[in-house]
Amino acid sequence: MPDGTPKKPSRIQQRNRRAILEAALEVFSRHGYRGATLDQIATEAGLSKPNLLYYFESKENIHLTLLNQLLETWLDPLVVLDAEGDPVEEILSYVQRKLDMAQEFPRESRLFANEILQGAPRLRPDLENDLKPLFDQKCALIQGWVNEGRLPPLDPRHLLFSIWAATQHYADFETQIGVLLGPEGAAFESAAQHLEKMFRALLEG
Amino acid sequence: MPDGTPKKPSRIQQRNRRAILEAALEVFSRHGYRGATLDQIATEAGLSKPNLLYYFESKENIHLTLLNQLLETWLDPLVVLDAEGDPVEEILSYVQRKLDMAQEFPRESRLFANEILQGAPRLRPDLENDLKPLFDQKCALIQGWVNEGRLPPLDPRHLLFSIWAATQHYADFETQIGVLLGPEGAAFESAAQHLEKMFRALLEG
DNA sequence: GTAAATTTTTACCATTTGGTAAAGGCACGA
DNA sequence: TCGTGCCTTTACCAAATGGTAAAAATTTAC
Repeated sequence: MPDGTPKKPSRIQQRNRRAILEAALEVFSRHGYRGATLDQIATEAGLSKPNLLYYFESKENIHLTLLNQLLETWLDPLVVLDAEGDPVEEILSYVQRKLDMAQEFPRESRLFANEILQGAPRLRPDLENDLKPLFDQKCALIQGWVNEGRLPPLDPRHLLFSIWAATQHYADFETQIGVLLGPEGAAFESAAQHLEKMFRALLEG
Repeated sequence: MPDGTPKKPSRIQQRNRRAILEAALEVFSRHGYRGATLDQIATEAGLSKPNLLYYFESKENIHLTLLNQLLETWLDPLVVLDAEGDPVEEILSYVQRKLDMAQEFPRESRLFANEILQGAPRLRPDLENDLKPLFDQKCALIQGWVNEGRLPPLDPRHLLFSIWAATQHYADFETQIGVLLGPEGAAFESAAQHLEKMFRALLEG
């Protein structure tokens, strides 16, 4: 019987695909798409290059797989922003969630940054189809809070940009921050305090 | 007579070196060091690849030349931060200068971002020798203002990080912003207002 | 105008890159 | 134990890459 479902992956399949994606994340997030090589990814994954290409049909395919996985995780903290909650606390806890993500998933943050820096050649459709509607919806929500007088006048679009910029900075510019704060900078704890202070000042007018 | 000074460059030298650096800035800022190719740079500069290598001894050499030029320009707005001025106005005009730079030199911003993302393999010495002392000095200045009660309590290091992040974001994530605001977003005007509002709220306690 | 110096082109080269073909190894149910 | 299907390796390939040698063209200085 002809069957659309691709039979479930074996344990080896699962293990190797995971190892490849893990290695590819490491390499792509550091060097960008064009700067990464299959040999590097294969070595990092502990496989030969042809073996790697047994699991993914091409370099681009690996990259796309990573990007698609990424966007979902990436947007999740924003999805959670709740129209029913207290405006200030909702936004402040969004800031905290974004900072947590930067700390926990710095490679994902850099993968995203690299892709955008290069003009989003592979991610643009997802930006338009997934990010844009979510962005518009949450901007409308925040604008509503402003109109009701529950937040001071501010531009929701730039508020979100500032939140993204300030939080992702700790992942994307980790190297610079390491130089400036010293190797044991404990950047994230003090960052959390600073960001809470800054955005609270803005949001409490 | 033996002479250390390399005789002054001809008009052709000047023109071609400029064209090469201009082209290289375009390419390196989009694709990062490893993702850029000499052929691409040569084509963009309107030269053949061997001709390009007549003016610069290697790919790395071009990149280093760009990075060294960059850091000076890049740090200048911070150098200007004046101990004699009013703290709030000094910092707010620093924010404005950084935003102007992001608008006027987005490629330089992306070149820098790319280098840091990749772990600053070529820029690290300059970060340690030039950026770090300046950073420490200006942090001390701001901390002094805090201690005198002329600014509310805040962490100068993270204040600077937030300023860098929020301003450079408009250059580095231009693609994303273009998608979200639409092609004619006039991002920089509204960004200036937002950033002034945000940092003023923080600095005026 | 001509010789010397500078600039550009042509023709290469070794290495690296993304990718393929096909044979060999291996596991596992009958 | 044997064959069948999954996995891995070996041996390649064509194109692209950073870079060089040396001849040809052009500019500059006198």
